[in-house]
Amino acid sequence: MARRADHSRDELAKLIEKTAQEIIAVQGLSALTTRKIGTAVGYSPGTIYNVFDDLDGVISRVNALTLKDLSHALAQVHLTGEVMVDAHTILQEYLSFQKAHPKLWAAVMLHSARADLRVSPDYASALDAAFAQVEHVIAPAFQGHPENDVKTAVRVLWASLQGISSLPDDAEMVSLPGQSKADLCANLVDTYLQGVLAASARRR
Amino acid sequence: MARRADHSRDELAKLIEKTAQEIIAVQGLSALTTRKIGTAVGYSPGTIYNVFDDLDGVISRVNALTLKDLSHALAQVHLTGEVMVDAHTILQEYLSFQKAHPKLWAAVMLHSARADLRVSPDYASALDAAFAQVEHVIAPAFQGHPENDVKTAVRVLWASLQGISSLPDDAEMVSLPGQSKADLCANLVDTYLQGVLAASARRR
DNA sequence: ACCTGAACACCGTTCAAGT
DNA sequence: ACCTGAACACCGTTCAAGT
Repeated sequence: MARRADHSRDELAKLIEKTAQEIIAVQGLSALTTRKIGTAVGYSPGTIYNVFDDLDGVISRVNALTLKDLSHALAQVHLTGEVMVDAHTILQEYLSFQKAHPKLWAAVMLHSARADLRVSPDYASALDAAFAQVEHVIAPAFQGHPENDVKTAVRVLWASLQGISSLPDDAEMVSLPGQSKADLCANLVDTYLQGVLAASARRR
Repeated sequence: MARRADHSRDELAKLIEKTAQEIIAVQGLSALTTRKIGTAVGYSPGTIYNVFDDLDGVISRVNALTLKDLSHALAQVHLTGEVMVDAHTILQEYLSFQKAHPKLWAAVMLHSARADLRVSPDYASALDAAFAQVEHVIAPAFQGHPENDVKTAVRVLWASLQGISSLPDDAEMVSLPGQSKADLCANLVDTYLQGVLAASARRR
């Protein structure tokens, strides 16, 4: 059998991506299998390997899409120019994106923790776009700092927020009564930026 | 077959733990299978289920051991009473433990990110012990702060360091020239604690 | 050129059967 | 009571064979 060409190569790629995204969003990354994708798109599992290198390639692609969505969401926030206020605003946007797409986001976090997963060009550029948003917001706090400090800070905060966000919701760790992961994230951003501002003050 | 009792239940548990630890340490968590453990300990895979609930139970146990080892290592550091110095010292100890046992540590990090994994009592107590070490070190920075602030800070820093540490070594993210993950960790701890100290100063 | 579906080499987990 | 090993219900990936 073969040569159905119900779909062009590109159509098929998009179909697989969309299907994989839905499976991850609803059932989680661990439920994503080539057989399940195959059934859902109406092709045999083998066909996926015609369009993607392997399952990890599909996952990479879905994560790139998720990251791009986040980046767009972050670009929408209204900024005041007051660093602490704006940092808070963009953090809230980040947290509500996570809350809206918990399983897609969990897949992204697992991705950044796995050395063996390829970083596709569009994954990298989506990440850069997200970094640029944050950099723009917190840059005012870095007046008088060496040029690279703000870039370093974005990366430190980004990875740190991943660490806090990936805690289980009911974690023993977070169990100080009445404290949510969102509180810990806010504490991190606040205290870190206060540290940056303190360093600026000392320079003057 | 059956009723060999070459080992008591406890001996068998220890044997399985030790074997699983070695497999994870050398080949990584994803290489740990019940069949492989079975072969290594000289029992059938089914026997593991006589001693542990399932493979996740074995993983939990190995992670508890790893956490206990870290906690012991942290307890060995020499403290000066100078917060910024001591925080730096204990961070270095944490980082060198990670470097010494990268795959065991990666398994612990994956554990804290997975909501579905059981937290055994000895895992929880090992984590508490590690937290207590860090709390003791950074407590002096929290003079005049509400009582819970230092506990919150330990948890924020812990999760944040997990986030940074779990970045792949060659990550795009960290690729600011000449910057290692250790540098990002140091930046986090320094800046965060400066933020805490700035808040203390403002209170006076 | 594209697609299938069987095959290969695995998994975790269960459980009847044996001692 | 303890242990085995076959069985069940899965995996990702490859590839000869078909159109």
